[in-house]
Amino acid sequence: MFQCAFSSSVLQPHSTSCLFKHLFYHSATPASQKQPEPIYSKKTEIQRQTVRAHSVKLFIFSALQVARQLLLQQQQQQQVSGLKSPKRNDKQPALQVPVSVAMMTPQVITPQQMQQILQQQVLSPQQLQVLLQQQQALMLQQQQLQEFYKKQQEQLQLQLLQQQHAGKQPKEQQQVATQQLAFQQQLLQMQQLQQQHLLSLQRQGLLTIQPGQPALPLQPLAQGMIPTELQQLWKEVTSAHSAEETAGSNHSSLDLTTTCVSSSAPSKTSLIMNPHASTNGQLSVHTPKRESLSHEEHPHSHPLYGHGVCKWPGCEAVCEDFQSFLKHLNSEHALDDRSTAQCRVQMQVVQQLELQLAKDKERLQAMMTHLHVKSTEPKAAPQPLNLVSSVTLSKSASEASPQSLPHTPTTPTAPITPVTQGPSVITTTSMHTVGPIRRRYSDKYNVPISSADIAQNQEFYKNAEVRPPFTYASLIRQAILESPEKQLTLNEIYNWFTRMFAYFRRNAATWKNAVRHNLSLHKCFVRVENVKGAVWTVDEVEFQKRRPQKISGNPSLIKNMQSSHAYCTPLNAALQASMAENSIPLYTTASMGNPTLGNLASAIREELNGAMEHTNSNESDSSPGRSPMQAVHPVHVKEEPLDPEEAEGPLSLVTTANHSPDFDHDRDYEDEPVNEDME
DNA sequence: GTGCCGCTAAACAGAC
DNA sequence: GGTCTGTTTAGCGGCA
Repeated sequence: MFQCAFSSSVLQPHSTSCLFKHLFYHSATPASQKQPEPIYSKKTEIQRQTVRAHSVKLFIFSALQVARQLLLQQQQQQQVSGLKSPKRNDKQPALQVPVSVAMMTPQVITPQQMQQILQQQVLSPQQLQVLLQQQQALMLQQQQLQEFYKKQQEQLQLQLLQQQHAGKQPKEQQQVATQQLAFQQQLLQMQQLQQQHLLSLQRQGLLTIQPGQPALPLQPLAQGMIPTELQQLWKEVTSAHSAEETAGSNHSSLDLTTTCVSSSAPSKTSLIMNPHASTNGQLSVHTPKRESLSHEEHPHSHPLYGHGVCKWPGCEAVCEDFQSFLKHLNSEHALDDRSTAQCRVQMQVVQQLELQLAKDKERLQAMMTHLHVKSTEPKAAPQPLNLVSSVTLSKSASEASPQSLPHTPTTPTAPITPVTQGPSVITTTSMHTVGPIRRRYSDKYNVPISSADIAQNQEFYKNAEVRPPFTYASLIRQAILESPEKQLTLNEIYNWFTRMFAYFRRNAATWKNAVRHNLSLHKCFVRVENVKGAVWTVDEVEFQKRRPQKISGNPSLIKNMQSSHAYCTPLNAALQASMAENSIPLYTTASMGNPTLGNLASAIREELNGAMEHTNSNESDSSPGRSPMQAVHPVHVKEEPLDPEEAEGPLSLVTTANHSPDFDHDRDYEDEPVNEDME
C-alpha cells in the first residue's frame, strides 16, 4: 500500500502508522550509525549529524505527503459514500468558486514552504509531531469549511434563481446576504488566524520568509476560533502596523487596520468583507480623517505617492499630480479583495522585516553581552588571542563599563544566541576559546600592526567597546604613522584613540595617562618641538629594535596560535552563515570587505600569519605542516623590515588600504572632525 | 625564582 | 588655580 521513499529502503509498510515508524527509523538511525566507523573524528560526527538532519527532514516531508494522501483519500471516500452535509445540495457539483475559495487549498502550508522549513531547521521529533498534528487538523477543518462554503454558495444561487422566478423577497435576500457576510467574516478570521499561525511558526524558527517576498499565499486557516481571540489576534496583527504609522507620522492610506481595530466588530466586517456593498465612499468616512490630517500637515505628501508615481505595491501608475493620484488611489486601489490581499502581503513583509530586525538586535545584544559577561567567568584554559578578553580582565575595563550590559550568566551549556538563529552562530564554545592574555600579540610577536589591521576592523572597534589587542605603543605608532605628516600632538593622538576605538571613549584618565607614559617611556617615540608646539614622531629603528627576538622556540605559543586560528575559522563561518541566513548578499563572504567580524578574523589571521612566519623562520621544528593556517590560508611571506625604509611597509598599507574601495568608509570617517564630545 | 614586558596608578614639574 | 603635557616611579600580572 505504501512504499518508503528512501532509496535504500526496501520496506513496504502496510499502514500509515507503520510507515511513520519506518520513516522515523530512518530519521533516528542514519546509515552512518548502522555501519560502525573505524575511526571516530569530528568530521565524521559532523557528517553523521548532517545525515541525521537530512533524514529527519525527509521523514517529516514524507510524513506530510502521506498525511495529505490520506486526507485526499478520505475526502474522495466521503464524496463517494455520500458523507456530506445534510443541507448540501448535490444538484450542482461544479459551482463557481470565488477567489477566496480558490485560496483555500487543502494544504495549509505548501510543499515548497514545508521544504523551506525543512531546509532551514532541524526539527525535533516533538516539533515534528506537533507540526503534523496541526497540519492534519487544519486540513480537516479546511475541508469542512470548504464544504460549508460551497453549500452556502449553492443556497445563494438557488435563492437567486427563485427570486428571478418568484420575484424579489427582501427578507430572504437579506438573510442570505447576512449569511454570506457571516461566512465572509469567518473567512477573514481564518486568514488572520492563519497569518498568526504562520507568524508563530516564524517565531518558533520553523519558517522563514525572505523579506519582501510574499512567500505565503493568503491561505485561510480553518481553526475553531473565539471572537475575542480573533479580536486579540487582529489587534496584534494590526497594532504593529498602526504603531509604525504613528511613530513615523507616516500615514498610510490603508486605514483598514485602524478602522477595524477601532470599530466594532459588525462594522468591521461589513466594511472589510462587503467591499462591493460598501464602496470607497465608506472608506472616505474613515480614511479621510487621517488622510486629511496627513494632507494638512504635509500637503500633497502621501506615503503611497512619490515622484509622480503611485507607490502601491506592484502598481507604479504614473499620476501627474496629487489629485490624480488620489483619484487613482480611490479607483484602482479601492477596498476590494485584491487590495486587501495586497495589504496583508505588505503587512507580512513589514512584520517579517520587524522580526528580522528584532532577531538581529537580539543577536547583537547577545554578542555584546557575551563579550562583557566573560569578566564574570572563571579564567578559562590557555587562550590564544587577547581579542576581547583583555577588556574583561583588566581592572580598568571592569571599571570602564560598570553600568554595562546585563551580566547574563553565560555558560557553554546555555548559549545566549537564540535557538532559532540557525545552525551557524558564534557559539560560546568558539568564543570562549579567547582568553586572558595581557600581551598584545602585535608587540609580542614583534609584528607591527598595519593600518589594514585596524582599518579592516575599524567598524568593529568603533562600535564595540572591545579593547583592541594592540599595545599602547603599537597604537600610538599607528596613529602617528597614519597622520599625513607622520607626526601628531598628544591631543591628536588622544583623538585618534577615541575616534578609532569605542573602548577608549571611557576612562580617559587611565588610558591617556598610559599614552603619555608610553610616549615618554619608549625611545621609539621622539618628541619634536614644532611651531604649533610639541609633536610626537616615531623612530622606526628604535621601534624595530624593541624585543627583536620573541616567541622563538615557544611551542605553547604555536599551540595558541593554532588554536586561535581554530577560533578565527568558526568566527568567519559563523559570520558568513549569519549573513547568508539573514539574506545579506553583500556580506556573503568575509573576504568581500566585510567591515566587522569577518575582517576581524582575517586581520587576526594576518597577524598570525606574520607571527607564524616569524616562528617558522626562527624555529625549524615547529611542524609547519600541522599549521591549520597554512593548510587553509596561503601564507604570504613577508620579511620583517629591518631597514627603516622597509619598515615603512605598513605605512604603504595605509595608503593602499585607505584608497581601496573597501575602505572608503574609513576615509570618510577619518575626514570627520574630531569629536570631542565622545567622552 | 628571576627578569622582562605591558599596564595601571600616582606623584611631580613645567607650560599655558 | 586649574588644566594640559611630560617625566618618573612603583606595583602588579603574565610569561619565558
